[in-house]
Amino acid sequence: MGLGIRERTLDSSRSAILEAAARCFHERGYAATSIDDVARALQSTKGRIYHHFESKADLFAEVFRVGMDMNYAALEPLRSMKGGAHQRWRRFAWVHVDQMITTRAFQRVVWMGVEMHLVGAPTPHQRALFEELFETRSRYGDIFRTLIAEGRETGHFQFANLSVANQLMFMTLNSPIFWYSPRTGETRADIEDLIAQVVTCAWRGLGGTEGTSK
Amino acid sequence: MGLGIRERTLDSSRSAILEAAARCFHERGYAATSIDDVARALQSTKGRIYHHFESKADLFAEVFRVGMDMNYAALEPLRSMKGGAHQRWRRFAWVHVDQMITTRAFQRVVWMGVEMHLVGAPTPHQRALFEELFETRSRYGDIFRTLIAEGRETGHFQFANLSVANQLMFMTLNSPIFWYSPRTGETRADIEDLIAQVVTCAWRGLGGTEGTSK
DNA sequence: TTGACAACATACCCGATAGTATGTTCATCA
DNA sequence: TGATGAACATACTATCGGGTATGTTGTCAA
Repeated sequence: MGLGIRERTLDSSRSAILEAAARCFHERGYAATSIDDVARALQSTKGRIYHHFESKADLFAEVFRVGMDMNYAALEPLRSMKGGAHQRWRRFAWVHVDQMITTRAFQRVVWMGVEMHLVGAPTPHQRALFEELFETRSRYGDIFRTLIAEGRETGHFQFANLSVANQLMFMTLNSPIFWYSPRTGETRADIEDLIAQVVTCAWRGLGGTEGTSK
Repeated sequence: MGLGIRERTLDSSRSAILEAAARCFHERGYAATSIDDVARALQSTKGRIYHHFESKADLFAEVFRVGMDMNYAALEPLRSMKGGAHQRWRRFAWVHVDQMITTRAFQRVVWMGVEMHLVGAPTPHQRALFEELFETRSRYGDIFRTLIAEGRETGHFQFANLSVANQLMFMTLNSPIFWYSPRTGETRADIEDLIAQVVTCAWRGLGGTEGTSK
């Protein structure tokens, strides 16, 4: 016996809600987005959303989680990559920026989640949930932090302070979630050109030597 | 006849409200901040705030305006500066980052204002008000945009696309509003060291030649 | 075919909050 | 010295939005 309609539609309905929620949170922010807004974006009603998610905070957390899952999944093929830290950084950064552009609604939610560090988490359950998600995000950040630390030791990067350099690097790599918006008639090549500019800017900011920048 | 208590206290009371509002908006965001929150931060009540400002949106707009005014005022002494565009950029950028750090609550509000581009502006009056403020912010941005465009022509900067480079540069220069927070026992020298790192990162990101980076 | 349950929609509750209407106090000035 | 108005505080209203309680419909297993 194959999957019934229930089993087949459950995940797609859930993910449809998550995508609509991501778009709403992306456009209006967490506090300014009502559950009815998300429902309207889905052309449905609150009932559907509360059937799949316990609360607004829970919905937000799930969008956050999906966003981070996509990031890890995108990096996964590169985990076995060999080469110097600076070379690996470049590939990692490229994939990361690609994620920021192609899944920017979710990534914006991740950003917002990190920004509102537990401010106004009502229940202890939600506090624990968010702390776990932040931990996930923190470990993700450490991947890059480790790479640029290694790159500095091998002389491929030059910067004064690791934490500051890390912050500035992520600001550059994440920045498309703020200023990118798809243009009509835009091709994949256009996007890759954009990604290259962002990665190059971050590379230079880290004090990467120009010779190996390509 | 000197100024009466009324005249002397009016401006100070207004600016006290503006500062408290800036802090609240900074910490919780626009939508999540209630007028009562701001009043509580002032240890007073709504009445005081609505006596000086027409609405929440108006209060937010005034914080925005003050933030931009401070930026223009900080740059003013440099407007007469001579030298190459790249050298002027460095001074301008330094002052800008200093502003981001020392008045970050206001600058965060400016950022937020730009981000929520007219989304949910109720009255036409408020739409017009915000459009004027965005125009102010836009002209401010043009100062830097012009500088890096000139710097590229003189060969001191190298980047592919002016708009992209401008976005990435501002992301770096503005980034302290997100990650900076004052440390206990922090000196002015510590802050200036931070500023230098940020400016250097942005400089390098623009493809600035290393020789003239100091 | 029927009972049960998932997947919603509808109707409702209530607390929070923007905004208002109305005191109250005190400095200033005629 | 008394009238006036600025600078608030207090009390109230109305709406919006998170959450819940309760219908309704279609599917599937027995």
